[in-house]
Amino acid sequence: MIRPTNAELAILGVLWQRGPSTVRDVHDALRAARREAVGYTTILKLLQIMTDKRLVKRDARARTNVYAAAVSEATTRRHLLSDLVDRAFGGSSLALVLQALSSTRATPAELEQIRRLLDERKGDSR
Amino acid sequence: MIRPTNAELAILGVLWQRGPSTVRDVHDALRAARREAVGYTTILKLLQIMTDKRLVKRDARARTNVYAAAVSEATTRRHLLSDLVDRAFGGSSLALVLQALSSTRATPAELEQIRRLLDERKGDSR
DNA sequence: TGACAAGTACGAAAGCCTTCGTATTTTGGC
DNA sequence: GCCAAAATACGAAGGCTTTCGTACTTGTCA
Repeated sequence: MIRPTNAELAILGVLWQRGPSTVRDVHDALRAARREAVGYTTILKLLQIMTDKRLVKRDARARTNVYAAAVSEATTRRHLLSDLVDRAFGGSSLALVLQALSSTRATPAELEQIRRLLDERKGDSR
Repeated sequence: MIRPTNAELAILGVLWQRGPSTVRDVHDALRAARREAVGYTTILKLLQIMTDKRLVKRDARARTNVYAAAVSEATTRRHLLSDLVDRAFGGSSLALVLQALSSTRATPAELEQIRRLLDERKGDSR
């Protein structure tokens, strides 16, 4: 099961965006993006834990290790979404979609984008 | 911020479905619905904690207290959803909706339901 | 009225997440 | 070859969630 915690998601976010990165890369990226930064060794520790959990892969050939996401963004999002569906929407994806749609701020262009996706899926029960 | 934990959500689920309930009611309902049950005092403790957090309201007039959800299902779902949007979808509700739509198993009738909702919101940027 | 059943209160333990400090290792340059 | 700088390893603390045992309270009814 792929269900990264909050801090793990933040790190994965960096890896998805930057590609394979060192601890320092991740640390710097997060410091740039956040109000208050977290210690260098915190990032290191998290990456070690994430390596154990197989959320990232570590390339230790060089002295300075390079970490890469081992799970894709899309897959992770899918898992988190399905987890939420189970926990809070009685297992109904439809309920989640409807709720999301009705409380989201969408521009006409975005609504159109959704409509196109619906069209593609017309009559397809995948 | 309304962000019930897992166990809390399970209890809220019972309260939303049954209405105001005693500890025993909740305990029985969960035992019926679950593979393996949790102790009576666990439910009691959780309800006490949830009372502190203002997730439920306690009516202590009778000897046997009656608990009622203090947050609505829709509101809770909205909060959880927006939390997930922030944590995993870069703040984009649209991304979440698209992801949910593309990985959900929807029947044509359900797709139609979504389409109707879209029609209602046409040109409305709420 | 007194004992028992049912309810409530509360402390504590186990497990996870996040954080960091400290110790150890490595390496590049002088 | 040696040292300082940078990196890694590791333990541990604090906080939160979930669980439960035990102690205390209260009402009922024989």
